[in-house]
Amino acid sequence: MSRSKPTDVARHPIGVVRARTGLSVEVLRAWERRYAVVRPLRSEDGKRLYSDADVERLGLLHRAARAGRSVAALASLSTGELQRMVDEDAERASTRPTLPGSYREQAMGAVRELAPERLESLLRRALLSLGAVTFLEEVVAPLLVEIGDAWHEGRITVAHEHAASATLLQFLGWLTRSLEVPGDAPRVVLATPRGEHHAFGAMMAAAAAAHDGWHVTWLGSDLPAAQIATGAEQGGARVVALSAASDAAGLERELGALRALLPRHVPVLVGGAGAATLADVPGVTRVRDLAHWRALLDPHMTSTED
Amino acid sequence: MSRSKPTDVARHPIGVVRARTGLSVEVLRAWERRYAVVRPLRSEDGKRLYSDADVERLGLLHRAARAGRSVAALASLSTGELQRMVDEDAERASTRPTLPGSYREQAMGAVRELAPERLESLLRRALLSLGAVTFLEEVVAPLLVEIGDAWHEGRITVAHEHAASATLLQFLGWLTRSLEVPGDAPRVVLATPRGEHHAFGAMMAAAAAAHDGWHVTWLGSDLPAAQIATGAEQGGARVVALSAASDAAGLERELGALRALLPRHVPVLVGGAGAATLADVPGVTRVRDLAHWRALLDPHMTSTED
DNA sequence: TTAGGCTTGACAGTGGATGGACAATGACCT
DNA sequence: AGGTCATTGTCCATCCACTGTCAAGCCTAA
Repeated sequence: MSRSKPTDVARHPIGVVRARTGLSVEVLRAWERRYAVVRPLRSEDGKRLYSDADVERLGLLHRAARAGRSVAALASLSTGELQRMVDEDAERASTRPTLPGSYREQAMGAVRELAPERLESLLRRALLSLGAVTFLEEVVAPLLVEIGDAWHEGRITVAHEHAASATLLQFLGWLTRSLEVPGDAPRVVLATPRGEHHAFGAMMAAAAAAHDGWHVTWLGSDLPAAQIATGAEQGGARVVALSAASDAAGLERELGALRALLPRHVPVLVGGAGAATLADVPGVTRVRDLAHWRALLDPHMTSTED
Repeated sequence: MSRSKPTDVARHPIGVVRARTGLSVEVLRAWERRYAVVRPLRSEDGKRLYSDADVERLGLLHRAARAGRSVAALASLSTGELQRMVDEDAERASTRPTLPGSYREQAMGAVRELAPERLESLLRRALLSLGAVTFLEEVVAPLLVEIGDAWHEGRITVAHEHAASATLLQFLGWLTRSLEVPGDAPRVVLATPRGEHHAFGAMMAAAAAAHDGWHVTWLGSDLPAAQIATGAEQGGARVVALSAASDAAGLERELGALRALLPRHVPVLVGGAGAATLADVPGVTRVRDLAHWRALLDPHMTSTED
């Protein structure tokens, strides 16, 4: 779900609505003309201006229409009713064994029973079935959270945790390599800062970046700022990103040092649970989650550097 | 944003701004002239001097403009509002640049240029990105049609066709094996009937079935009905499916023979271009396409065995 | 002299809007 | 089973405002 409240003031031109909903401009106009599904405001010169609520509604209509429902019949429903209907359709379809939630549960079962081969087989199956993005966002990420919780609450031992870690890391590494991209792809350098040994978040970020067409260089865990800076320079990094699972004491200092060592035009990003509780460090951007990470990488793809 | 020391003093000439934002100098000047989007200082001799804040703002404007917003409407917004808007646009974008169509075109290019390694790399990337179902329906299936057309029209040679066939068949076989399922999964037996050497359709069907949780047994191409029936019996098939690309003469007779040899509770399905022009054979169901295939398999997943 | 910068003006391409038309799909009625 | 009709996504044809790019002419520092 979105964390930013839908502001009524935000008004979007039709091109943005197309990008957000996946509906073509012809369909957007046809639906409005024929069924009056939304009533966007108009700018002074007659261009449509959609509110966030409109966009939300159109997205729901799109999903309902794809689920086989008739647009004409849906037009008179309120957005709330639409939401309910779409949820219901999704519920009905999710009895199949091939959905994210099901994979996650089965994978957690494999973790509890200390069955790494089964875990790997499940991961492979989930990846091929769902595609890399859904796999990472709806299977791997929640699975990591669940493993962490289970461990803290004593429902699994450290042996379970280590076995699952090894399998997951290996799998994510394989995925990243399988997504390798052309040599002229933009480059991102990943590491975890000094004091941070957990590489999960970084490996997930690596796979997501590789999927989006980046060349990924993984420097390693527990690295001092100077080494990260050197690696970034030698690697020709356009972006440097760190993952911090725990809120280690010296994290802010390390980030500050790294920021000072890198050229200004190289963004420094930091993600993970440890980053959430972090004080602001000038010139360092916090990454909330995978979607945010991919959004941050996107614009740099086309910035022509020379 | 931080008000740390370097930003207030740093002043950049327009060339640096172009390099950093990717905007041409003409655009930089036009935006300033028309919308007063920034107000750079001027040197004694009239040259523009941009601050880091200006550069930041221009970069955001660039991204927002590319996301489909009009520069005129953006000019009055604060940099902070711009930042939020750009983040949201990028994060909520539903249509990623890597669409099935683009993969299909690139793959067709690899076929034309007789580059099987590149084709395989593209297929792998498309599969991981899209997930198996979309991959099969939107990339592989259209690609096969396109290759067939190109061959008939003489745009590619038989060598191209064979190289592509080999790569595709191998890849689909790998995908099917990678999706292998538990031993107690329901079983489907696949083959092509006597006279039919093209196994494409069958391999696609195999991958789709494996994805949906079926245990797939591939008997082979060009098999007489008796051998298929034997294989089905020994394999414990709950469903038997054939693929017929060409409308071979004896197809109907073969289907009839197979139908007679199998128990009544085992459905016989036949798909492919050859099946479309086929006369009806009692007890044999025609499969239109992949979606139809998956729909037909679904109810048999849970049918009680005996 | 050359290269980069500045200004003004012009121009063509793009995106958006409208209304109408068309073709495929599927439901419904013999 | 076959024909009919409504639904719906897509596609012009035309118009308008916006916007990126280019050209011409001038200026100054290296």
